[in-house]
Amino acid sequence: MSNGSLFVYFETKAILMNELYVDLETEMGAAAIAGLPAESGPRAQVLHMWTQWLRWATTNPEKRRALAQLQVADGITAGSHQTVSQALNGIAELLKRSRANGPMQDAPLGFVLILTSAMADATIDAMIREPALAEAHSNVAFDAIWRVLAGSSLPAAA
Amino acid sequence: MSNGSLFVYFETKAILMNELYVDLETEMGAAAIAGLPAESGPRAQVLHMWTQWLRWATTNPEKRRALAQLQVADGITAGSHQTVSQALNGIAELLKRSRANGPMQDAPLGFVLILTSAMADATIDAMIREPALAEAHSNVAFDAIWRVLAGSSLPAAA
Amino acid sequence: MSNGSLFVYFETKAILMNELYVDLETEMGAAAIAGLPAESGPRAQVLHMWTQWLRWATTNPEKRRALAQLQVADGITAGSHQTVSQALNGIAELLKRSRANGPMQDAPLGFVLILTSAMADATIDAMIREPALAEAHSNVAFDAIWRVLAGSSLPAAA
Amino acid sequence: MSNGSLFVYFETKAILMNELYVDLETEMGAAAIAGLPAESGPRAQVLHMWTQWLRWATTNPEKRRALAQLQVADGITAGSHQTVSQALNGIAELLKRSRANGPMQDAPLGFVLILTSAMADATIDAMIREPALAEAHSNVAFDAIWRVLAGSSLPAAA
DNA sequence: CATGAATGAGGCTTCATTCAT
DNA sequence: CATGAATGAAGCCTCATTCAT
Repeated sequence: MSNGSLFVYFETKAILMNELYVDLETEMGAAAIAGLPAESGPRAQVLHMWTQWLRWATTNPEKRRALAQLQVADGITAGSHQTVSQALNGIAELLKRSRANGPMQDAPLGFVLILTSAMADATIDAMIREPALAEAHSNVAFDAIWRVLAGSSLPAAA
Repeated sequence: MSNGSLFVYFETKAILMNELYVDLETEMGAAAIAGLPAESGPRAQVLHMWTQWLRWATTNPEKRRALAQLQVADGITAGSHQTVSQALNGIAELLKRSRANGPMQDAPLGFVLILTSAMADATIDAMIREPALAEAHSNVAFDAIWRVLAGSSLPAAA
Repeated sequence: MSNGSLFVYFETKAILMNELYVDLETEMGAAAIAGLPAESGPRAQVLHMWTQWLRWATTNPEKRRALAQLQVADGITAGSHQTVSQALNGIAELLKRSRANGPMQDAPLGFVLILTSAMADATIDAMIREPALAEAHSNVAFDAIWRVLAGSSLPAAA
Repeated sequence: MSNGSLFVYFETKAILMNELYVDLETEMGAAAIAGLPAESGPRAQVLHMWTQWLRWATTNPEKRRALAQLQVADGITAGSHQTVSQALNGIAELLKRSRANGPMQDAPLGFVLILTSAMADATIDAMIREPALAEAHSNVAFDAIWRVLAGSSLPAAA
């Protein structure tokens, strides 16, 4: 793809960055909830999502790195952040079911999503940095996230 | 400070960025544990740290923004990340005491620190973005962090 | 007219510009002498031409502006300037009759045309820039041109 | 002078062009009236100016060419045109003395300057294009300008 | 022949770095 | 050691031209 061709599709570098940001987050959000086992309980669903999320991130390390930088980049507009949060609606819905009756039941759902995403991102970074500990990190983080959402690490009968 | 003078102290922009990153994290880490009430229990201490941490971040929004970008910047070396994690040793020690006997007692301490920092950063961003909800976010996030560390939101006798 | 179609008719931007230049000057030259009152004296004819010239210019401000730039543009060839001067032959003939026995009777006709055109162009610019003074400028300039050609502002019996 | 250095002095290409335009016109205007014979009559002074003007233009063909294009360039502001007309005040004053009692005595002085400049520019172009006729063109044009200003080609006693 | 997406050379501008003072 | 003007490589963007449809 030639240099000049970029500007056929994106008027500006800022526009390109914003669209890329939205697209990557959307892709990631879709990957995370693809094939969610509808009949399972929330914890199993979150575990499924967690697995998919990590798979997408480790399978697409460049996209992940771009996302990490775009999230804090200067040219990203509030509107794009807004759009992204809508694109992650599938994840948000799952979090909503998962926190029901839990300690986060009254928190703004958007904020729950933010906290969860932050934990996921940090975990992925750590997994990439220390591949030998990747699985351990993944397990530790999943339990932590579940405690954040549901208040207990115990699988089901909590 | 003049343009040219920078290069008297920093051979390279990359070097400057790495030193800045380490310095800012160090400053933030020191601010977080300044005046830790030695005789209190872990939860009170973590709450103290949490408060200081947020205070530093909201008092120094530009430093915070710089940090957010430096954490994912391209030129930051593994060595700098290493140095930073040592500079946050005070926080790490507190987290170590806090997780004792908790669900994270066997996780690598560095990873616990990473998870906690990620939650703090995300919370600070949210607080800055939605000032009206700042205090609510802060409370929700502190409880979440405590659940991550100690497994329960309940203050002490968990 | 689409981007790509231009190159069906004009091999090159330079060629396009040269043809445009010639066409615009030709159009302007034709407009200037359209309906010249054959039976009138030279002064009345020049006045007629002057009026038409100004009308064309003020009616077609974009063409005028393009012409002003094409006249001094880098890619315009000597041949195009040559062609233009032939295209303005009608004006030149009128100027020839007007200067008969006047102070310019021995000057190269092409140069007389150039001087006259320059005065016209400058006048039109001024009229566009100061619409309130447009008519005054027009009158002043016509008298000046007539003095250049015939040596006196007095209508006929000079 | 290096590419990048331009932007130390001129924030923008448009700014550069405007300043260049003003500077070149100012230089030309100063050259035109340098050493004006104070005790001579207006016609001799205008002739002096005419000679200087042509000398500057033929001595600095690149500056002249630049000026011709800058005068009609898109980025030149009304303010710059204003500044230029003030920079040509010396010429304007001479024209004012020259037209006293002549047919242009009631015309706006600025417009007289514009007409005169246009004739000068056109003459210079012609002189450059046809070097063999340069002197003839110069003489013809000077007489024409004097007729425009004073109403007669005759030296003094008109 | 008409179209408009694609191209890449070139234009304007920024910025990390150097260097004379 | 401090300064800020100078540099040129690189960044963003435009535009004349090509070409597949």
